[in-house]
Amino acid sequence: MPNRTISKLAKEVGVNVETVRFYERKRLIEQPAKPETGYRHYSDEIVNRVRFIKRTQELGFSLKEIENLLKLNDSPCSQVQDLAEAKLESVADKIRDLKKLQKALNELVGLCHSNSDKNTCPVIDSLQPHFK
Amino acid sequence: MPNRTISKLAKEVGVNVETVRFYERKRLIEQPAKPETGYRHYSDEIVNRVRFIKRTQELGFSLKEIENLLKLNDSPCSQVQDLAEAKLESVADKIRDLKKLQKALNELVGLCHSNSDKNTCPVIDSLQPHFK
DNA sequence: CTTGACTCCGTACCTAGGTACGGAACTTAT
DNA sequence: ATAAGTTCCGTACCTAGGTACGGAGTCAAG
Repeated sequence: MPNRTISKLAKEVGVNVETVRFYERKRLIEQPAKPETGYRHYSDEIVNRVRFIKRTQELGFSLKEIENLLKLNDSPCSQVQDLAEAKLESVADKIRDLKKLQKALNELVGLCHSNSDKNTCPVIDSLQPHFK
Repeated sequence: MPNRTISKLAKEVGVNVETVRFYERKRLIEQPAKPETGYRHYSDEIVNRVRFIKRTQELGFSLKEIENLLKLNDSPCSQVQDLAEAKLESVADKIRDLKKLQKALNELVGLCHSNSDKNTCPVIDSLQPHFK
């Protein structure tokens, strides 16, 4: 009984109605056929898709990348493997970058802890040399 | 002898001249006073600032956040720590999520291998449950 | 002292990812 | 059955982070 209109969908996944429409325009989700009479309604599948998009976006993928991930669905396994493996690589890259960031931030905090002069914290100076 | 005009600066730090001007407009760096005659020239300090901006941007900070970091220079360590620690938390979150995605993608590839139906490969379905 | 390269400055334009608006059609509550 | 609330749809607008353009001034080489 998916009597789920666009605003119900939006509320359910926590996005703006306009965002849903934006995704439809971008063809990230398919716009449900309009019934002879009344409003469109949205399936569970679309709920999942939108959730997937938001989720994956948080993970640092652009909408364009997400579009490709989504295209993997419904395509032959051989193609899926290639793309999935490319994706895996970029995921690994991202993890590596974030770990670097973690380290840099930790060092920054560390500098703060060992700073005898509690009144000034030369962020630029301290960050700069590490990055040569 | 800083006879460093804007294009020298840009080349030195590897950004577009227009980007430098953009940062000036955004007041992320101070525009050097214009000499009575001739072109502006840019100090080492500005070189450092621009480097800092690019570097910190790579670490996932927005220009607005960087502006705050820059303002924090010369301010108590405690404030710097807060910012850095907040960022650390969100970084840790992201790493955790990406690892989940990694796992999901790996499983996906695994599914492909053992898929008897070579024609479809349900990415979203397989990815979704992991994110509940 | 002219030519070519660079600066200065304002303004326009670009991509990404949305958000807002407004009128017409449709639905729901009263 | 009428008012209030939604949907539909196109189009306009918004922020972030730049990039490009064009005319006028300046500088450096020949």
